[in-house]
Formats: sequence, C-alpha cells, structure tokens
Amino acid sequence: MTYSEENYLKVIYHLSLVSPKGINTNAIAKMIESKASSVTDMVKKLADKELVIYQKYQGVNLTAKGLKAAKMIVRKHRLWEVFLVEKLDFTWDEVHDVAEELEHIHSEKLINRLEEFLGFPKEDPHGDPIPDRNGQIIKVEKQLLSDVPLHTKVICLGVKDSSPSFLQYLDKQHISLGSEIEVVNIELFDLSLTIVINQHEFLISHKIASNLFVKLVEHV
Amino acid sequence: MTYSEENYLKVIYHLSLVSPKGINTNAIAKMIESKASSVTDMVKKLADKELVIYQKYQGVNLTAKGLKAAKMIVRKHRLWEVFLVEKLDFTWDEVHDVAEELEHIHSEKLINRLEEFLGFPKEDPHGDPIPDRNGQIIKVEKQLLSDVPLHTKVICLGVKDSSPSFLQYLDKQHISLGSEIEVVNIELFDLSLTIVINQHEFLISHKIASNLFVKLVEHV
DNA sequence: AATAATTTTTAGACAAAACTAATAATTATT
DNA sequence: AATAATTATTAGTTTTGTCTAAAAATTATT
Repeated sequence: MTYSEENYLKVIYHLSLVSPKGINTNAIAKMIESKASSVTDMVKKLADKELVIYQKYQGVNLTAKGLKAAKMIVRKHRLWEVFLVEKLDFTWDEVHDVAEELEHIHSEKLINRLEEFLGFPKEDPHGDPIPDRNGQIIKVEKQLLSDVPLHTKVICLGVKDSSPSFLQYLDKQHISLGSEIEVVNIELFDLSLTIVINQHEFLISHKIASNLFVKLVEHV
Repeated sequence: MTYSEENYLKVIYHLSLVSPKGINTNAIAKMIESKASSVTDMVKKLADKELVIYQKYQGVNLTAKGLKAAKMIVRKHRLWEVFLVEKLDFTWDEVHDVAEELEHIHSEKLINRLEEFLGFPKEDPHGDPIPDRNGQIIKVEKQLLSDVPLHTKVICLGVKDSSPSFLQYLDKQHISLGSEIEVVNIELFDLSLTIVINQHEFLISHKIASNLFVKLVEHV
C-alpha cells in the first residue's frame, strides 16, 4: 500500500465515524487537501483493491478489509504519538505532524514491539483510543463539557479538536487529561461557562467547552 | 527532499567512502537496484539542487551540502537501529529494513530527542559510527580480523558486511561486539583461522575474518 | 415539474521517477 | 592506432498521483 493510499483510507475512516453514510468525494478532497477529481481517481483504485465500495455519485464506504487497514494506520499514528510524548518529551500540540509521517512505517513487528514498550496504552495524548493489533477499540463513555449540567464535577478525558492552537490554549489554562473540572456557572446569553480547576475559578467560551470530552466523577 | 533523492544521496555517500573518485553511474544503479539510465536522470536533478557535482561520463561527487544531507540520513538510520535493538529488542540482523524506512522521517527535533533518549550513542548495533547533529563522525581505529598477526588478542568492534546471514552466523558462533578474540592459528593453505572466545576454540574461514572489524587489546 | 445550483465524474495534461532500446563516449585490447 | 568491449547518456514510454476544464448527474429552488 502506498503512502497516498494509506492517507485516503485513514481520511475515509475518520469521516465514516462522523457520518456513517457514503463518504462524499468533496469531503475527502477537503480533508486530504486535494481536488475532487483526484479523489475520484484514487477511490477507483481503492475499489479495485477491494478496500472500499464505490458507486458513482454515491460516495464510498470501507470494506472490512479497508476498515482493518485504516485502523492499523490510526493505531500506528496514536502509538507513535504516545512514544513522542512519553519518551521524547514532545508536547501534545507538537506530535501530530511527526506522527503523520511515522504512521506510514510498514513493520508490524515494530508497531507491536513499540506498543509493548509503551505498556499497551489505551489512549493517545489527546484522549483518542488506540486500536489493538486486531483493530479492537475500547470505547469510553464520554460527553462534551458543553453538555454537562450545572454544578457537576467531571474529569477531562480528551479533546475533540486537537489543533495546536487549541491545545496550547488548554496548556495556558492548565487543563490537561485527568483534570478535575467543576461547572459552577453557565451564562445563558452566550453559553460560556465558569469552571473551577484546583480551586481556581475561570471562564471559558462555549466553543472551548464543546471541544472538551469529559466524564462524570464517580461518586462512591 | 524526496524519499528517492535521499536514497541516492545516501548511496553516493557510502560509495564515496570506498572510492573517493567520481562515483560511477553503474555502481549507483547496482546499489539502488535501478538502471543506469534512471541514475543519470536522478543525478542531473541532484546536480540542479547543488547536492552533487556531475559531469557527463565523469561520475558524481557530493558537494558540501550533499555530504551534510547524506550524513544526516545515515545519522537517522543508525540512531533508529540503536533504538530498535536497545529499546524494542530487535536483533542486529533485523534492524536494517525498518531503519531504511525510518531514516526518511523528516523531523530534526525527533532525531535529536531520540539521540538524547538513547544516551548519545556513538555507534550503531553493527559498530558503524553515528554522525552527530553537525555531521561529525568519531573515527575509531580498527582493522580486519584477517589482517591480525598470529597470537594476538583483539576485541570485536564491528562488521564490514551486515547482511542478516552473516550476522546470524556470528550469533551462532557467539561472536558479538565486545567479544574478546584470540587468534591461535592461521592455516597457510586457505587462510582460515583458529580463534578462541571464552576458552572455546573454533575455526572460521578467511572470508568471515575479513568481514570482522577488531582492535588490539590494550595491554596495561 | 422545470430550472438553477451543486456535486461528481470524465477527459486530457503534467511532473516525478522509473523503464527499454538505441546511441555516444570512454577504456581496454589487439 | 584501430577496433572491441564497456560504460554512460539520450530518446521515448510507463506508472502514480496529481491537476484544470468541461460534461454529467444529483439535489435544491422556484
């Protein structure tokens, strides 16, 4: 499988998690930063290789084989991200571009050994799940901070947007995975939230809250 | 720089260490497993980028810029090999192909952090030197075991041939980097050697001996 | 239901990196 | 020094992955 084919598969996979219908040519083009015509060409090739099902004007869907391949790329991407953060002291906003390259290294032995070396992590530095060697993914129940009712205590589990600028904002506010957050006010006008972390109270916009995955604190 | 350009540079570098004249088109073609005509094409491109000096029919030589780039690729290759062996328990005969891919990852921060994580190793698992971030290489005085006189004690420093079959042969004979070897006989007829390692005596062919780098044991 | 707007596909071209076959230059041999 | 053998280059294709522009299909709007 070529570098380019792998990128297409990965993008189709990510899109299929959001909209489980046939994935549009244009949506793929946008993600891959190419043109719709290029997507059509590539999608035909992936269909020839039985990695996707493709019908003219109807979008594409991954086959079982394509899904497995896509998950293996995501697996590699996320394991490398863990490596970069845990072992090489990269910050969570620095890892994406490098992992984009590392995910295309083709050794199964390498990735399985890396997984072991890292202690079989279940999530990457952004809280996204890491598929195991069979493509199995452990789903963790999580919701958006923006959907949490007033006066609840939650723990930060991940980010929806993992762009460097958002991650750097979170660093500045000392919000990281595992942070305990209490929602002490929700402004009706703009849906901005007042939250408390470590006895510190501050305000975050609705947009920020709608990009943070959290779970309710378990009460014993 | 593309994957392919990097491979050409690396090969030209390796060839230039052996024969410091202009490097032949055919020699490059053989190493890269392509055809002479492809080499001519690529070499012109590298010359346009001022990575090599190229004159028709006269072979190529690396420019300072090309040499630096080539060394950086070798640096990455060898550091990744150390990582694979030291951290992921690969054997020294398994690392080459994976490192061939990893050497093309383009992050300087990554490779410098990796170097630090590995404790600034000076040699790869085959005893080959690792250029530092400026391309500096520490030269270690070494000679071939086949050139060592009778009744000398030496320490194994590296291999000239690092093909899996040779490395596996060495494993079988329990010869590894750091092994202390004493030459107790040299057969005049075929130049085969009798050597002693850990009180064990056995025979190796001239060909084996001429692929093992050693240094004399320092007598206090 | 017809037309407009959007989306997708086709057709044709291009750049990178490879190839084969033919030609040219260099080196070796008589 | 002339010819043979070797080595290198050019010319013309091929494949992969992309592009633009035009055509076709689908979806939205009046």
